[in-house]
Amino acid sequence: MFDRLDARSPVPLYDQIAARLRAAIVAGELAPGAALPSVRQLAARLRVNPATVVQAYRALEAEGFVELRQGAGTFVSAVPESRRGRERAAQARRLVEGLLADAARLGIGVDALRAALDAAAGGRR
Amino acid sequence: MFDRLDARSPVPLYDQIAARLRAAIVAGELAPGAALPSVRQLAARLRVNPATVVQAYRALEAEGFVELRQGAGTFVSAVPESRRGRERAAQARRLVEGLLADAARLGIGVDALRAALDAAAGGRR
DNA sequence: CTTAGTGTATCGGTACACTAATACACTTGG
DNA sequence: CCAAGTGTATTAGTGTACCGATACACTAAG
Repeated sequence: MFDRLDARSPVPLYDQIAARLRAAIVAGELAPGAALPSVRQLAARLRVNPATVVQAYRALEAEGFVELRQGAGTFVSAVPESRRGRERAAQARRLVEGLLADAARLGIGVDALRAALDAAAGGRR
Repeated sequence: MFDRLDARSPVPLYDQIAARLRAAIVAGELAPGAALPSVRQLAARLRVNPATVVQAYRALEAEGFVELRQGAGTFVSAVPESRRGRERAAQARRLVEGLLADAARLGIGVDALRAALDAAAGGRR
């Protein structure tokens, strides 16, 4: 899961790290209660500063995915599926609102966006 | 059309300027061939640096909406409706691709996005 | 030709995000 | 109790976007 990061990507390192972990948690690969690698361990493996890993962990904490316990480690949180669903819906709404704002500045309507989404979504669900 | 800019907005000044002009052009308020205010004129009116207006004009130029002629002025481009339609579709595609990338990092699927889009679009077309 | 007006080009200051470095405080197992 | 391992907190360095200032090059009207 932690092969390599792309240092030249415009996506920040901490964001890349968070994205991988989030995906793993959402997919159930990391069960609630499971311990994540320690900040230093993961930092060493990814050739990155520990503070960067911390930033990723903090982001996941703010989203309710993990819990950081000083002196102990970082662990996957147990989140009720209902709450998780609401969270996802809220995040999706935020994303879409941003999209609509950008589109409005470009003079692009909702219909065009829907068409583009259908086209881009293609095979995916 | 050029009453005031919001200096405290997270949206850059040049982007606010470009958005207004783009909207005016798309709406047909500025016909092809029409001259935009000169860089200095608009800058003075908006209490902004000329370079900031230039940045807005350049953005519009990159999108094919206007043409900058040194020594002469800046003019609205005549773009065939077919090409404009393709441009908008391309822009919509770029926006949606960005959205999908963001959503993927958050573990959000296309279906949730579509639902959010439908909800947010509500009254709009 | 001259000149006033246009866009062009480059540089500097500022603010902010990102990453790293380093010292600190807590927890746990022996 | 204490040592090793964990997260915490603060600070500094780096890059980049944004905006302004200023000097330059071109165009067109008189």
